[in-house]
Amino acid sequence: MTTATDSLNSDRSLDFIRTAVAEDVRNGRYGGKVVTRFPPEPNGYLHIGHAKAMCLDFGVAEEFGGVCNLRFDDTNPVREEQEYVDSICDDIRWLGFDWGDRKCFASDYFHQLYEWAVKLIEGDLAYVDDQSADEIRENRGTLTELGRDSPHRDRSVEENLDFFRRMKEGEFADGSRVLRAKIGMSSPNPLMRDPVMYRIIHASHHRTGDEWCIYPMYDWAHGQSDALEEVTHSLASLEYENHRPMYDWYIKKLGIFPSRQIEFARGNITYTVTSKRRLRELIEKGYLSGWDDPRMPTLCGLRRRGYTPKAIRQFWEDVGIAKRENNIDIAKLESCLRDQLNKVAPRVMGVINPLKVVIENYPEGESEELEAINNPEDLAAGTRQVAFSRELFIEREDFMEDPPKKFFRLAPGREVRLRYAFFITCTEVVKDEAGQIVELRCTYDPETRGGDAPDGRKVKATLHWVSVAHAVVAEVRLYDRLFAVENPLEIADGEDWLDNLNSTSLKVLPNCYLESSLEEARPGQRFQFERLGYFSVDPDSAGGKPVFNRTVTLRDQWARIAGGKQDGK
RNA sequence: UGCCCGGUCGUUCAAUUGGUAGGACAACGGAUUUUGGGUCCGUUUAUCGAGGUUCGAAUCCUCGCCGGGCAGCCA
Repeated sequence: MTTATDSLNSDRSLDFIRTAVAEDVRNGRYGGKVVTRFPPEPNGYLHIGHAKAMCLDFGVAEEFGGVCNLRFDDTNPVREEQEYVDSICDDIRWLGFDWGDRKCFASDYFHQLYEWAVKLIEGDLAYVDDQSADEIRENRGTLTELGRDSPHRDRSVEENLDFFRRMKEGEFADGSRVLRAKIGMSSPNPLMRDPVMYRIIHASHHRTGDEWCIYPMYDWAHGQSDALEEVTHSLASLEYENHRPMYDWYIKKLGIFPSRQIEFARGNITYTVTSKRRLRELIEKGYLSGWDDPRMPTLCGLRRRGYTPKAIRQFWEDVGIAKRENNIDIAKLESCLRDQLNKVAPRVMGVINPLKVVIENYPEGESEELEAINNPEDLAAGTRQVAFSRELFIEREDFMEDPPKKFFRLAPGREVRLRYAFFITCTEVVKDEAGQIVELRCTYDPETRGGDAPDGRKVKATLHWVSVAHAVVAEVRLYDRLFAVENPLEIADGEDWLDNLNSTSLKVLPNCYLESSLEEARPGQRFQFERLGYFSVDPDSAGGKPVFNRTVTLRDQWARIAGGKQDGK
């Protein structure tokens, strides 16, 4: 029996793509089967935008009991490399998707593609064009003028067959000839004006080596690859909408498996750019350290930053699928991240901007262990011991000599709680000659051990702290949004998009003090530094000194009250 | 002045296919709290415009307006 809430929960409406797929399944189109594909080009690293496509491609397949093929569109040997194939596989696995034994390559289909091209030629549906690239462009027409026929358009089938064979044999120079589909030069859609199917490129391919010197265009390879793999639903981004009539033309003329392409809008995110060209520029000009710089929107960058695969998938699931242009608030991504990290990240104390505190009534040379909860959101995570002693570090921002009304952390004469430890009261502020605060003298109340006062008195703040003698020294890298504006590519005349970079997207703090339990932290591990944010251990932590990357801050109401501009708005 | 696609809270996605415009994020208030975290409760804000069809329109029709894509031998 279903209750009202059950049906409410299960009634989450399907997006337009899942609706279409569900309908096809119900109507028995493709015999009720669902096969999708994720088709990256191995010429760069995957980024968060690709994750959206993966969530869709793999997600739809799984939800409808089908499969999703991983297919590399490796039709351009001059841009593609094996290295990218490997990194792409790593990133997909990291995100948690599985292509089983269906790792496919468009290059696997080069022979079949060649045969199909011959078949089109034989049917007088394709021809070899001797025009130069410039001439072809010239004759293609414009958005408002129709194209003109190539002078070679009416070659005989025999001549076309002969030229095409000789193209393949390597008789002709790069760019001297192409094979074109004979669709018609007067279509209002310029993509349909006798599209190029093959071009001559004397270059070795990362998989087929020097076997070929003619390579299929993406538009000629992609739909046919779908057909060969019997992909039922080929989910593409909006810019391929105008290509669909061409794909359908090939399917019809060849009489092959009729995959159905459905287009959706890619997801843009505020304060970020995902174009490979721009990302490469950031690296080449030295703004970023590489493709896995923790500020990169690449999956390897996000991974190094400390993002979890689950958070990324949750994000795209929440955002949904539609066809309109969009620019998703990066705060949504951060919200998904915090939501997950909050549940799984062990809590720990670390002081990143230290201010020394001396507990005057605590005996010198002594220390004790206090019990701390590892994760209040998950009591099964247990507890740990933290060392307390006479000399401590607290966060410099947690003390104000002359506090405003809403500041309820430590101040002269004020009592606060040290988390899991004691109440302390500030008795004296020690300054250097320059007037800088260098140390606080405090007293503690031994009765408040653990953090509660037997007499029931309250404090307004709880501070994190680290015992000086027991601290682990670490480097902490504070990352923030890469760009200072929502739309980095939106620039006024004379401005450069690089001017939109956030100049404080990285602050390195070489000497931070962390509780001793962090001594054994391993690269990739994630923690919540209480009251500061989520941090993960960077692979640079090799040399004995741990390095932590700030993944994301905690939500911070005080920053807002204090007029902090931490979110750039 | 070509063709294709799209326009719903600040953002993003919904609306049982013509029947009270809803969720999430953001923002703002309150409660609780040994993280100014978290949790809970509440509040504010939207159908691009003009006509038409209809008892009734975000949804259908017409005409506008605005945004995006397309003139690589890139994908």
